Amino acid sequence: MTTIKDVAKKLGVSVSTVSRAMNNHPDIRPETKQEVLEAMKELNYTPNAVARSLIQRRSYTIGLMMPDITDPFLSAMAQGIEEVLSDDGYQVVYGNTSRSREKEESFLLSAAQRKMDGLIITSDFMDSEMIQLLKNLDIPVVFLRRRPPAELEMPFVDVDHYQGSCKAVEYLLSLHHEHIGFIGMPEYSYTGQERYRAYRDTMNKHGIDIHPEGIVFGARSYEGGFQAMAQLASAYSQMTAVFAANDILAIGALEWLAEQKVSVPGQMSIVGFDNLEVSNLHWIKLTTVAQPRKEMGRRAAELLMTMIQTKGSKGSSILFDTELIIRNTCQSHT
Amino acid sequence: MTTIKDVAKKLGVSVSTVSRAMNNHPDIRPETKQEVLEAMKELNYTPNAVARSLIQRRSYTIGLMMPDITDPFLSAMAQGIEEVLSDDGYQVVYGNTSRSREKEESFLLSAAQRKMDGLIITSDFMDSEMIQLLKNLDIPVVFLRRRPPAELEMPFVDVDHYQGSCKAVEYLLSLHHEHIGFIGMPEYSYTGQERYRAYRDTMNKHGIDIHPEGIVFGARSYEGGFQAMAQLASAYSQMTAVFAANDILAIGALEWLAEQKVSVPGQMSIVGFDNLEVSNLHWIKLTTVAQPRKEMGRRAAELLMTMIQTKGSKGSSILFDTELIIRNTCQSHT
DNA sequence: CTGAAAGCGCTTACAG
DNA sequence: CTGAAAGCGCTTACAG
Repeated sequence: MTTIKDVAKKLGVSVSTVSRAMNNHPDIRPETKQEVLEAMKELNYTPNAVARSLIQRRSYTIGLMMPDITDPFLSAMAQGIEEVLSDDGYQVVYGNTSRSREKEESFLLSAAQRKMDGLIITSDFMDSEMIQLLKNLDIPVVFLRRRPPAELEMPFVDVDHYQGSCKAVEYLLSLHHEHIGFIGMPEYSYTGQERYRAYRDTMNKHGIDIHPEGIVFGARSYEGGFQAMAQLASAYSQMTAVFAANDILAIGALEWLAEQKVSVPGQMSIVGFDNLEVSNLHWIKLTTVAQPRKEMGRRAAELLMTMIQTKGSKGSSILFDTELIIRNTCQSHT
Repeated sequence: MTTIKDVAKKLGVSVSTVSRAMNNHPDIRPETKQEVLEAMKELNYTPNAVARSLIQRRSYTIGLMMPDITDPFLSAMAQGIEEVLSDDGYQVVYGNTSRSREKEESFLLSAAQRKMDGLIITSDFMDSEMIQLLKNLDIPVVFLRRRPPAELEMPFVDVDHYQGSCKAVEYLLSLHHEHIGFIGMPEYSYTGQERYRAYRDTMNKHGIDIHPEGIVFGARSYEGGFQAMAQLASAYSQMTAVFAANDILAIGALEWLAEQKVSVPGQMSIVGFDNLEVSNLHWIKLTTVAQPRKEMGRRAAELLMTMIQTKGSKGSSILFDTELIIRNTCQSHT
C-alpha cells in the first residue's frame, strides 16, 4: 500500500507538504501542490481515511438505525437520508434492529466505538439505560418518527400523525357517518397510539359515542387487517365506516370485505393512512392520508448536518403536514 | 474521552496489559484481567475502533452498494445481509447509487479510503475503469444480482432468471397458448435481458413463432406495464397470454385489462416474475415466479464472510432456484 | 505473565 | 512557503 511517505520520498519533500497539498491548505506554493498531486496520481495513492479520522476525531460517518428497512415507508426515508448525506461526503452505516432491544443497544455501542459523527434513529426502546447510552455518546442525534424522551434535548422529525388522523376521521364525519370503527396498529406502536388518540378525540369533540366493540388492534400485516375487519363486522353491526391506522391494515380490511361481497363504499367506507403506492392500484383506490416520506428523510439528514456543522446547536424539530387523498373508498352515509 | 492510558494509569499497569485484557489475549493472569475489566467499567471506557482499525488493517466494515433501497426486492436482500453481517460484528455501510455511474465510482473510491473489508455490490456500470478500481481495492467482493466481468474472478449470487422465465413460458405453453406476448424491463437491465432471452429460447424450442409486435419493453413502474399492455393489445390481436418480466409490469398490465373489461384469465392469461407481496392481494392473485430474496442476501453475506476469513479464497457463486407460484391469472386456451 | 518501545498513516502547531 | 516533531489511541513483537 502506498502512503503519504512514499509520495513525499518520491518528490523529496516532507510529509507535511504532501498533506497540505491534498487538503487544500493555503500555505503551499501552487507549483509544489501541482507536483504533489501528480505524484499522487502516478503512484496511485489513496489517502487512508482511517488514519485521518483518528487524528481529526471525525469519521465522516453517520449511523442510521431503523426497525425494518423492508418497510416501504422506512426505505423511502432511508433513501432520502443517503442522498443528502453522501452529497456531503458522509457515509451512512445502516443498522437494522428488527425491533429488538439488544440490537438497538449493540448498534449504539458500536456507534460509540466507531466514533460516528451523528445518528438518525427510529428507536423503539428508550428506557433509562438506553438514554444514558445516548447521552454518553455526546454526538448529535435526530429522532426519526419517534419522540425523544424529555431529558434528552434532541430534535425529531416526523409527520403530524395526530392531525392527519383527525383529518381522516373528520372526513368520515363530514360524510355523516356516526358508527365509525377503528383498526389500530399493535398497541406499543408510537405512531399507532397517536392515530388512536386522534380518533378518540375527534369522535368526542363531535359528541359521538365511541363503541368499545368498534375498536380492534391488528397485527402489522394484510392478514392483520383482514382479521380485524372480520372481528369488527361481527361485533359492531351498526358500523358504516372504518378508520384504519395504516394502509396495510386498510387493504387487509378491504380484502375481507371483498371476499364477503360487502360493497365499498356502498355499504362500508374505509380510510387508511400512509398513501403507499399499492393504495392507488385500480382495484383499491383507497382514500388515505399522505405523508412526504422521502422529503422527511432528506430534512432529517439536513437537520443533522447543520447540528454537526454548528457545534452545540440543539437543532429544532420538524413536524410535517399530511394531506388527505380522497379516492374511491368512502361515500356519504344517508 | 477516556483512553486505554487512563485505565492503565488508574491501575498502575501498562497499556499493553489493558489491551491484553480487553482482547482476550491468553498471556494475562486472570486476576489482572478481572481488575482491568472492572476499571474499564468504572471509568466508562469505550475502546476506539478507529485506532484499532488503523493498526490491524481491518475496519470490520463492509460496503453494500445498491441502485435503489426502495425496491422491495433489494431491501429484502439488504435486510438479510445486515442480519448476518451484524451478527459477525461487521457494520454495513450502505450506498445508494440511483443507477448513476458517478455515484458508483465515488462509493468504490470511498471503500478504498475507508479500508472496507469487503463489498457486496449490485453494479450497473462495469466498464474498464470501474473494473480497474475494483481490482485496486484488493478486497473480497461479491456481486449480487449481477455477473462480474470475466477478468475479475469474483463470485456472484443470484437467482436463475433464465430458468425461472423458462418455467413461466413453459407453463403458458402447457396451457396451449401460442400467441404469447412479452412485456420486458428497460433493455439495459441485466435481469430483463435474461428473462427476455428465456422467452425467446423457450418459444423457439417449441417451434412457436415469435411475433415482433408482441414484444414491448416497459418502464420500471405500474404505469409502464399499463402502457405496454395497451400497446400489445392493439398491435397483436391474436394474443391470448402475456409473460411480463416482473410483477410490477404484470400488475400494470392487469390494471389496463381491468379497465378495459378484458377478463383475466378468461380472455387473457398473465404470468409475472418476483412474487412481490402485492401479487397475492385478493384482487390480483397473480401467477408468478418466486425467488428467495432474504435468503439470497443472507447467503451473499455468508459467502463474503468466508472469503474474508479464508484469505485468498475466490469464493464460489450461488445460483438459486425459482419456483412457479400458480394463482388465478392463467387458464387453459381452448 | 508484564512492560517498554515501535509503529499504524495521517495532521497540526511550531520554527524557520 | 516548508520541514521536523509530536501525537491521535491503539496493538504487537521483543525482552525479561
